Amino acid sequence: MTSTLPTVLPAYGRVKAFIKKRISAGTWKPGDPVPSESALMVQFGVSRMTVNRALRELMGEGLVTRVQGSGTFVAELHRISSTLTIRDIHEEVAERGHIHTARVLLAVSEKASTDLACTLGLPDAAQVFHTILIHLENGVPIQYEDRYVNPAAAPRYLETDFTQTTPTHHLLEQAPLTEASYSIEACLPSAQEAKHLGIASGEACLAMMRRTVSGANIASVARLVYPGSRYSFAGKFQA
Amino acid sequence: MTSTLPTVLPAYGRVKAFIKKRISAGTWKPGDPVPSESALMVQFGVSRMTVNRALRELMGEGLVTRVQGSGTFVAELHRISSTLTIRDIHEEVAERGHIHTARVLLAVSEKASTDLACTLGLPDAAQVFHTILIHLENGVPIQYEDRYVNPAAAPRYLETDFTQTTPTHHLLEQAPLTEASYSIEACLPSAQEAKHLGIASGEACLAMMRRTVSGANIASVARLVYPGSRYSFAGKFQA
DNA sequence: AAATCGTAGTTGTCTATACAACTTGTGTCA
DNA sequence: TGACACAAGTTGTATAGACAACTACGATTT
Repeated sequence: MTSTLPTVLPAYGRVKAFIKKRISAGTWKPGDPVPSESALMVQFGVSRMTVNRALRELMGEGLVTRVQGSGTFVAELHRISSTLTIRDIHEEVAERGHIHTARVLLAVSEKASTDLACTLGLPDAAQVFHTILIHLENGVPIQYEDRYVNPAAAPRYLETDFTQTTPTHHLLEQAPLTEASYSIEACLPSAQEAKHLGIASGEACLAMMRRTVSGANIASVARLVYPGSRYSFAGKFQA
Repeated sequence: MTSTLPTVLPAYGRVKAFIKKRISAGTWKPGDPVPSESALMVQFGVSRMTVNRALRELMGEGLVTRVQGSGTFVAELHRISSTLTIRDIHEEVAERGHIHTARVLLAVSEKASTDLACTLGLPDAAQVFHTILIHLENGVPIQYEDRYVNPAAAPRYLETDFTQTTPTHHLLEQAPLTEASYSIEACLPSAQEAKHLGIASGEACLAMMRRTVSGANIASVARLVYPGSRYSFAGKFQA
């Protein structure tokens, strides 16, 4: 394996690099116009399609904004965006070289409350699957997973052996994901959560609420609780 | 203002829509091959460049992977990625139609501890700027901001009136952002934090550690504490 | 002064073609 | 059997040209 970074950038990459450099150096400030496609075309001796690709990609990266008929401008960089990746916890633990195991506290079909039925887009008092699991990393509890699943999205959900396959994994296989939303907040654990996570009831926790959609169905709603002392979300942004 | 969504998608958009539909419907599963550029070219009666753009953009969106010489394949969707946007708190509050104000608890130049100097990439015991602010939304405290700034990145930092301009805003103007990293965790507030946020010392908080880089300098390190009861991070992912 | 029109400049899209770089399978040769 | 060469198929990049859609601005008209 000798492959490394390309020693010469392709033409569109050179145009991108030129512009990026001036933006990150502050030579061109937010709101400033970027040279037009035809100007860059002449400057770099490339075709307009090549310049166009460079600028289109920079727009995709959020570094410039383009207005048809007007021009290209350095974007207002007043927001730092970065990708937060939510992964299957089994994979995540495995990647750290640790052992992931799970303990099943509950796996039943039950009648949904009005609230829950509404959240899952089901008629009142419909049957839903309900599982509660504890995920452990090297034997230490790191996540309390309380999940409701729409039977229409994964009819065989309860047949799964959750000590072998995570609910996330099963759902991704059964119901192709089309949409997901989440929110992260801080909270104190309930008595049961504290007990099973092996933490004091006064210890702060991260709670993630996650809702996944598959096609026309709302597939699943989950509440994931992490001990604050053992978990954090991290991310990075690069211009 | 009558403009709405375009009634007819451009050609590359039609190709994208065709493929997206099959992926989200599960007709094509992760790992399956997507028709080749030449096949799609014939199917849609468009040029190869148009098909190429469609596939390239789908790759950028993480829906397919492409291997030169081999083909295009439906991506393994086993991770849910979404963009977490970190914004200037003033803007964020203003967008909700609320009033943002700030209270300055500290704004000084001081000698950095060994740890801090190291984090900021400065020699031991160098002078650094240190500010502590409380941000309020409609008069209610929502963020405790404890920030250290590298004087090399923003020499006039302390001259700012922080009741008018947020540190984030000043820094983005002075030091073009090239990189940022953060981590989010849950914790209990310190006595001072609890006091100024007006919460009980046992209430869980979200803490974000943020480190920003500008050019060659590490510009700033901040710890932002939010009351768990008044704040959450939310995001969304869409195929 | 206000409204209208036209034009130059800009971005958005699309085509037909070309060559380079890479992968995969097949067939040949040693 | 194994190593090698080759060819077909695929994606990556780039070009030159074309027309459409839109903006901004100045000139003209009302």
